[in-house]
Amino acid sequence: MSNPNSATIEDVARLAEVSIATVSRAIHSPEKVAKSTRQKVNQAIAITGYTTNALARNLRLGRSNMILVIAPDIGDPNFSSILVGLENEARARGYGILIGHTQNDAQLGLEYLKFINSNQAAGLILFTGVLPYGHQDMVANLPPSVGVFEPVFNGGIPYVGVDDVAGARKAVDLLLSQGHRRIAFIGDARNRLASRRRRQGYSEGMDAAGVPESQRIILDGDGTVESGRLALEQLFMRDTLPTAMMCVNDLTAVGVITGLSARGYSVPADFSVTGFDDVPQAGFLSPPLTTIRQPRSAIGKKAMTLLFDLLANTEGAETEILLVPDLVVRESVGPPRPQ
Amino acid sequence: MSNPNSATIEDVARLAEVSIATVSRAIHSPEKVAKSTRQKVNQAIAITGYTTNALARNLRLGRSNMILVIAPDIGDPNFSSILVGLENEARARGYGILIGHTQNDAQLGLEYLKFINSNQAAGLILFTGVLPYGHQDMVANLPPSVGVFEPVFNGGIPYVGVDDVAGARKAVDLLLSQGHRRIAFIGDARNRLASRRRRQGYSEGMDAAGVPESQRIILDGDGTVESGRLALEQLFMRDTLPTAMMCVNDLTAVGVITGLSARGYSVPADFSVTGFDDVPQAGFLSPPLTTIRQPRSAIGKKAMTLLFDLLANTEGAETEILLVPDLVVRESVGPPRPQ
DNA sequence: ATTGGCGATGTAAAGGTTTACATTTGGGGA
DNA sequence: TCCCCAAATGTAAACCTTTACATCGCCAAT
Repeated sequence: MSNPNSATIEDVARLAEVSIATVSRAIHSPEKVAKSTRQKVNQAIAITGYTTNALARNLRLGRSNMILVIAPDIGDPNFSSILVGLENEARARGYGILIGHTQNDAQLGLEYLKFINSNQAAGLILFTGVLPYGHQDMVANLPPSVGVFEPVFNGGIPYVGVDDVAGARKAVDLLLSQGHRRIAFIGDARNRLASRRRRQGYSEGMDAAGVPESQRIILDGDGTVESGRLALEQLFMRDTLPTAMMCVNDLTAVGVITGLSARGYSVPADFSVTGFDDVPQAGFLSPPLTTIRQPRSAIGKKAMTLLFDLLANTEGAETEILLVPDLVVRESVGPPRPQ
Repeated sequence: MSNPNSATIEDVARLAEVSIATVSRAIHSPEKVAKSTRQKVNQAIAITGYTTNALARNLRLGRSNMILVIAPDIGDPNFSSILVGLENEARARGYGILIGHTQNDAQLGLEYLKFINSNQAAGLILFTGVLPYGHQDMVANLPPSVGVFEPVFNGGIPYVGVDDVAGARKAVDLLLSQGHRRIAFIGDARNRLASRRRRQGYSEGMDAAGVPESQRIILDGDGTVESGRLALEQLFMRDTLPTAMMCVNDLTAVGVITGLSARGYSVPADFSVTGFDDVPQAGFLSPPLTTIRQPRSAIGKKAMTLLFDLLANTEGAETEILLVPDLVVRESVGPPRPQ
């Protein structure tokens, strides 16, 4: 027993000279017990230092006051900011957060799902786009769940993410407004959905500005710093260079900027660069990166709220909630160098 | 019930035509049941998809399979890397991690301690140097606990941290080896213990190198970027400038570097600067910061291991474990400019 | 003076385990 | 053949709650 001398409801009942049922009622539905008894009970609680045993309570009630959060990498700063939003919302409702770190390992994912099958979690927040395969029975009777960032591939689970199209549109519109026309988009083949949507925002912006297809350049990397550098090399093998690079994410932008400095170019004097995500180091790059900020804490909050909606009534769940991210203007964008 | 159609031990027993006691034994002490029955039971488990209800089990056993982790800021990247270490170690032992985010609010801290009093956590990891005041009874019967980073002020609780003296010594020795003699130390008045220890490392290094007291400069900030800038201003009001600034942490170093660039100086050509912590952006500063890396994941791992030692046998707990951090050489240190 | 009804309280079952203790079974030694 | 013992299994209590149902007392209405 973690708390060997902790009082039980029976101790309280004895001290207050009532039955345990009355004590339970005095705590959870005080309107059902007479004022005088309520006082006696409260006094007894104060004296004994009683706290109700959540294990017993949850067992009896057939539920749990925990939400399981499964993420591939809990060390990722993106993750931790979202965690804050999740946590606040859960605590406000008396729930605790249980975290699982899958390291992209399906076996570990399964291991964590056991917390669910053992009735230790009432709901599930998934940061990973795929539910662990293999134990279909486990997956079959999942509690209310919501995905974060990406829709869950094989779950038919509602999710909360960011409006990539709108975000990308803000970036491309900024570049266009500075006078850029020849803008390259560097995507991420590994993060298909987000990359496709951001590219769509790019295309819509270019369409709206009437930039002909011939002036558009679209490349694909894999979302890493290195792939940004590689994409830049590809660009420099072309006849005509773009005047701005719109990157699918900040890491790619770091690679591009590094590559440009290595070639002796200056950002934004020679080329403008934008990112997406607003990673912690974005403001410390030289130049500080103009990017799209993920509304991380808001996403967490929204996801948890949605989960509790689901917990309350299974029906009527929205299936996709997209939050519009903000543009963060720093110093990596300027007007194109006059030809 | 989160999992409405989940099988109970009784279902398994019925199917295997044994008593529930036998099922329980087949699972948790298989050597006590005949091979043939064991097989029948396993088969029944496979068919029903039974998983033991952890709530009921823990209730009966009077313990929990959760560790509560309380931190002032779970969004802090420092925190999340430690979390990884904690998590790995806990999962390996079949424990889950419950996180609490106090936001430096004692009331919230107390709220989380309730998870303990309600028997939902078997152990406690504290990232905060102070236990919530007020409910002495709660604090009185705390489960096995360990602090991380700082000793817990009012708990007499063992802790795992970093050897600040040794770390600071590595930084000052690097500066000395480059030829610096006039080295300023900028401390943090708000983080007393760490600051004092790092300063001690500084002093020991200077002593060992035979640098007279007269050439040492010691200032105090409050650990923020802004305070680094302020400290720099103070330095520039002096008659003689140092050739290197050793900062109590990376944020202070950022302030110092920013201030130096603003004054038109170059790092490390004009002045060398070191930090401490190795925050995520340290490698992206210009110049990339030479600093001392906190062994975050190792700290988490060690803390959790220590906690399980405590859980196993209350006696013989080490009271302070300090891990020696590594020097990360980047580009903010060079030889002093010849006079 | 009865009776009906209602508010307050008590009794006991149920939730799913684990395990001390009791019982059964089977085999080996006499 | 009988008895004893050990191994295997079963029975039931306990862990701590919550809550349906039963009971009790009391007041108001008849």
